[in-house]
Amino acid sequence: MNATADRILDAGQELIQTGGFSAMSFQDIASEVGIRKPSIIHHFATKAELGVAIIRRYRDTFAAQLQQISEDPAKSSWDALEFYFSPYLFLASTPDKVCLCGALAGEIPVLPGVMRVEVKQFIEAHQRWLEEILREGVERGELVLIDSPKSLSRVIFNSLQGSLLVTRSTGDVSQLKEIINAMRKLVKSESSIQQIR
Amino acid sequence: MNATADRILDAGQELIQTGGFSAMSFQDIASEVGIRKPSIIHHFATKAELGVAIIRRYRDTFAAQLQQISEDPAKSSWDALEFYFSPYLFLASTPDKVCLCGALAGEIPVLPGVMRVEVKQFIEAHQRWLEEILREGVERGELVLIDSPKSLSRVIFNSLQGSLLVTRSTGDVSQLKEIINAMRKLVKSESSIQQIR
DNA sequence: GAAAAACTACCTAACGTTCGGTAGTATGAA
DNA sequence: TTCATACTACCGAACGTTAGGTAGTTTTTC
Repeated sequence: MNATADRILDAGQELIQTGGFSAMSFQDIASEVGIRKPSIIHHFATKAELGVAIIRRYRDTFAAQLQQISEDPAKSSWDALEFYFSPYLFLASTPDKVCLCGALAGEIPVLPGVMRVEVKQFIEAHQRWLEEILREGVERGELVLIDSPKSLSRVIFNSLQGSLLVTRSTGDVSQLKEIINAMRKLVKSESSIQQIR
Repeated sequence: MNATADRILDAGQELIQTGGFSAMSFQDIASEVGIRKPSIIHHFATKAELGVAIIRRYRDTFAAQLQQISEDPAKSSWDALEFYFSPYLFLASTPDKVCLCGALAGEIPVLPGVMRVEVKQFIEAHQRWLEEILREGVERGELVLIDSPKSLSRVIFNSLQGSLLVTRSTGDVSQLKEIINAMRKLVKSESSIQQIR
């Protein structure tokens, strides 16, 4: 049994992932949770504060998982990348949800400043993690990159985010799957391997 | 001197590109254009109708330019791709604008149905055009693709859209430039060329 | 003078937020 | 052990504001 605050965060997050922050209302959340609108204010004083709490929880959950797989010596760089792809594939399997921060990125200029900072940190953390995975993969000889780790980490992250949005807009899940396949080729290019051997 | 209807479309488009459709209001547009709110209704009966008109104009303008360069025999496939990149680079040079349909894609489930259709058609038209350019480029021997034209057209479009959003969120314009460089490599891979020769 | 375009005035609904207050529970001193 | 205090959780009602949209009238244009 979740506490009310958690259920407010759950409902709010889902609403942002489907319709964005502007379209998320306290009334929608209250109806979903089964409480009255002002009761939300008891837990989160303002809409901006609620927004920050939602992003921060999302970011922390993700960060914990990423750190876990980074520190597992049994997992290869390839495993880590595949692990990173999985939540995107899950989101694409839902009819109307995208990444929380992908949705928020579409309305950055109208977000409260405190929320903009959180979104930026989410993006930078993911790109840093990807860059580190790629760098280690090259050092260990597990990956052969078509570009620099920094460049490729950005290509991967931005492509995945864009694909989620396009996939939902077109209803064509294969879009994301094709992107992921393309990303696999970029970190383990067959032609590059042939050149090296 | 533009007609009022055009200036309404201009203001509306800019507001969507910065803050999304939910955050765009008739009042904002009226203030920008310098007329009263109900005067907008005289030109566009509903917000949904205005939204459709904005997307359709955006799409038509784009489509005309793409068709023009497609039919110009002096332009190579490479030229066409570089031409396609240019508006993205322009958008990234502005502090707070992204592609109209990239912004709308973030709030697809809360958009009026008629607008969802327009966004979908925009995406599919662009991907079709890119796919055709890539296909022709291969046939003419101008391009050497790392993947199928269909797959690559999607990678390019989705990556560009995602990069615009991320670039604006982080304030780091180099993100888009790096993506475009990476895309150039995917359609003219040096290693692939060496293999063929 | 007719048609198009813009106006003022107003509507209902919804927004985030504030207020005053009610239960129920936990704490602490006499 | 009892009684006052304080706290958490929630509520109904209302705040001021803004939303999209309507009705009727005046201004502008051809």
